Amino acid sequence: MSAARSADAPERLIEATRELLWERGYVGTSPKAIQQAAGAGQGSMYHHFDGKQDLALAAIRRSAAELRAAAERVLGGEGTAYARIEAYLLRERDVLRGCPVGRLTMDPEVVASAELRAPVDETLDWLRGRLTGIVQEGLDAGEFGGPLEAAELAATIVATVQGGYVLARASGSPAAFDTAVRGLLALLAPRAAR
Amino acid sequence: MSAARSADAPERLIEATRELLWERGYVGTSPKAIQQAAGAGQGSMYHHFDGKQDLALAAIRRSAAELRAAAERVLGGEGTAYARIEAYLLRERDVLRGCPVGRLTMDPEVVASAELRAPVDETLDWLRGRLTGIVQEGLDAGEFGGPLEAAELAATIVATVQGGYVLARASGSPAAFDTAVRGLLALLAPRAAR
DNA sequence: GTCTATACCGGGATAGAC
DNA sequence: GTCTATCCCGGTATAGAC
Repeated sequence: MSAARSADAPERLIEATRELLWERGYVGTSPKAIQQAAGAGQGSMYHHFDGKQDLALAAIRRSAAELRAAAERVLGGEGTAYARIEAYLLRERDVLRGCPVGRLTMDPEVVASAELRAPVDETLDWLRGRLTGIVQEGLDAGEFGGPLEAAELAATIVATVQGGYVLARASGSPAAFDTAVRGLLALLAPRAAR
Repeated sequence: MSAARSADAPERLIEATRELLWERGYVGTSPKAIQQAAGAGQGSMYHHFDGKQDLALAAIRRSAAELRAAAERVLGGEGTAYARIEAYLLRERDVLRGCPVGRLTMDPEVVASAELRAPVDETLDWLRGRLTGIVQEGLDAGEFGGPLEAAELAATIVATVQGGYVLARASGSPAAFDTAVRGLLALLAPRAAR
């Protein structure tokens, strides 16, 4: 049982929807496009899902879960708080494609729907919370110096990543993302290094 | 001659397009919606503009120019580098609407079109350059301490703002934007304050 | 479960009358 | 300059056959 090509129809439909939502957003993605990408017919899609929104919800939930897992893999690792944050910021990313979850916040119909927005909100909120704990560890250990608020720094870290995608896509090059991240790391760098 | 209600048709069409692009993006905005919002007919729109893309280009250029002017008003002010950056970060914003320019980077058709993407890229690039100069001033004056790169910090500042919009729209509240900005300001704060 | 037919509306644009 | 008519295709969904 391989996972991708020979998967069953619902599975292929969800994966195709994930790709299209990532690339084109919700308003830019049509049921027809999904069906073609999934190699599934009209009838199949509407048999397994209630419609575009229902399918999108399944796809968004899966992307959200995947983002959390990927972040946790890095944030739950070994090392100082700084080291784990650095690992998170420098991890491999498909920068020019943007964040599959964060990009949905710019979609008018996602934001207008409480159901569709919920997993997006919860994911970014979880990430901030997770980072807050790590930053607090670092603060307690005197890694970052200063009178600083863990929750604020966590928000700044998430915002820099999300904004880094914006800069990269505007310029058509991942370099802008990296530059923004390096700036943040320099600001966070243990006092000793400055 | 008032500027808004009684303006001529091209003017009303551009303004309506600016609003819709801001709110719904390019793929989410139809000629029909523009015409209705502008109170202009089909014929009028296609007489004055070559089509949706041509009109969008005019709208994007105007929004880009407006963003630059608004930023320059704050960045070109008086005070230390830190003070001007703080003023920029804390200036009044329609946070939940997002950035009228930056949001376009998440639109597949804007990014796919060299013409539409150019003004977006140029604007964000100008902003980074403008901030780089100011950060460099601050660095020269010893305001920020440390071995830091002006261009990197400038990118981080712009990214934090753009990402702050993402966090705010995800949570449905401007608070997340403010939190991220406060975190950045704390990191930038003159050494003395820490 | 999946297919095809059908429906209705909207997207995006052109043509020619006024 | 603006209006209305017209065009063709795609979006989103339902119905019923297989």
